[in-house]
Amino acid sequence: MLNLSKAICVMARTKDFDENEVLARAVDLFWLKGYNSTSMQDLVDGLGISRSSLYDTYGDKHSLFIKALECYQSRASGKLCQIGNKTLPAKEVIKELLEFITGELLQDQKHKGCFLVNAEVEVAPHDEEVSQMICKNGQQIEEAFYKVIKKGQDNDEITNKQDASALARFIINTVKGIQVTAKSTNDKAIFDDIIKLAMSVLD
Amino acid sequence: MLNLSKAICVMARTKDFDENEVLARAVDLFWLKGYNSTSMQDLVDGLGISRSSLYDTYGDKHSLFIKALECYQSRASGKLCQIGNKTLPAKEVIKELLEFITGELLQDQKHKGCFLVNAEVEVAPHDEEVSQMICKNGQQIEEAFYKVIKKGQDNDEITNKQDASALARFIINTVKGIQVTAKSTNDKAIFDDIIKLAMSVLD
DNA sequence: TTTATTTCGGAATGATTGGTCCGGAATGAA
DNA sequence: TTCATTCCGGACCAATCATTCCGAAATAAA
Repeated sequence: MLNLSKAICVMARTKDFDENEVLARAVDLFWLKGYNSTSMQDLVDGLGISRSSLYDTYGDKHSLFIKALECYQSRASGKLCQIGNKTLPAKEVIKELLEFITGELLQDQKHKGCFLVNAEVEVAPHDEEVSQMICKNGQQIEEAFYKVIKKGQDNDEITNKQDASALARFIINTVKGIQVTAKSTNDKAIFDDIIKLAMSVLD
Repeated sequence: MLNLSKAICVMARTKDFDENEVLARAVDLFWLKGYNSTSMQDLVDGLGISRSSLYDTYGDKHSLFIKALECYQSRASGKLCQIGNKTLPAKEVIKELLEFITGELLQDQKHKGCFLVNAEVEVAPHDEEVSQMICKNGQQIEEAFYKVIKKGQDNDEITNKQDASALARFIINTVKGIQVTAKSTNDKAIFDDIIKLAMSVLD
């Protein structure tokens, strides 16, 4: 209704803020503290817009969380695709991905981990919408890893003794583990050990 | 102060409930909904004791959470030791552990995952006490896996090409990944793939 | 400039939060 | 039975929660 009149009729006052810029800030807040312990007051303070602008623009807390998760997701998969599309041997691509991810995790003093993993643990089991987002995202990531691995197998860069989709699932699982472990440690040696051994499965 | 007088002087009315039994129920509640979205009211309702009994016996919410986490931890490590102490080839022990853990995860319709992992993700980054519990527990588990693996290496059941502590870290990381993945799926095939490949690192 | 419309700051909402308190019931020791 | 002590149901508290609402300011089209 409102959107209809908005589209047909005149535009009045314009927003004082950039919608995406503020959403990016919401990502950071939810990412840092999670869904339940980020209050609307935290958001009002952190986003720099008023309560009513917040509700007018993004709907209620839950719908803002969904938007933030979507924003993070597309940002993250963008970065991963960037590495995935490099013209490198498949094994190098996987290794670079793992090292990129752990590098980012270790760099973060706040131990935010991965927003998607955090959401998967904290909210997915009680929230059908989030759960489905996570699942869909998981399938996309599995597909992306599968392609890289399959190509590697065709070029004999990666072992053909194992199923490509099993290898994809295994690598993704390793990443998830790393993202949890990073929540309470920043000992690089641990991650180096894990990556080295996970990579050995591809041989 | 209170404990002192309690020890020296007479005992009066006894508690109407079993302290450990109620604590076990608290574990289930926190395990299911996490710290932040389990309210004291939820606990009062779920534990079946009154608000004042709750505070008298376990202190405030945070201290009850710590006690619940400790309870879960000792229960879990008990079960793991039970398997770890079996007189089986080391590789079989690891495999049985992985299968036991995934079996329990898959059996749980509520997708509670692992309480320790949930806490590591949800609370550890903002809670020094929980963070240290998680770290200490992680070291103990690493030590336990290390021993099993080391023994396996000495018997040539497990590859000597890799460092035993690296292998321990790797296996634990795989378990953590599985515990996250189980939060939003119960497709056994995924876990079978992961376990098979993780086990292959020990060859 | 007028007018219709939107934005937005901040007050106000009722519900829920974690935590305290009181008074009667229960209970072990004397 | 008395008495000192503890237990516990439930009322109560201030603070915080997510959300709504109102009126003034802003703005694009007429």
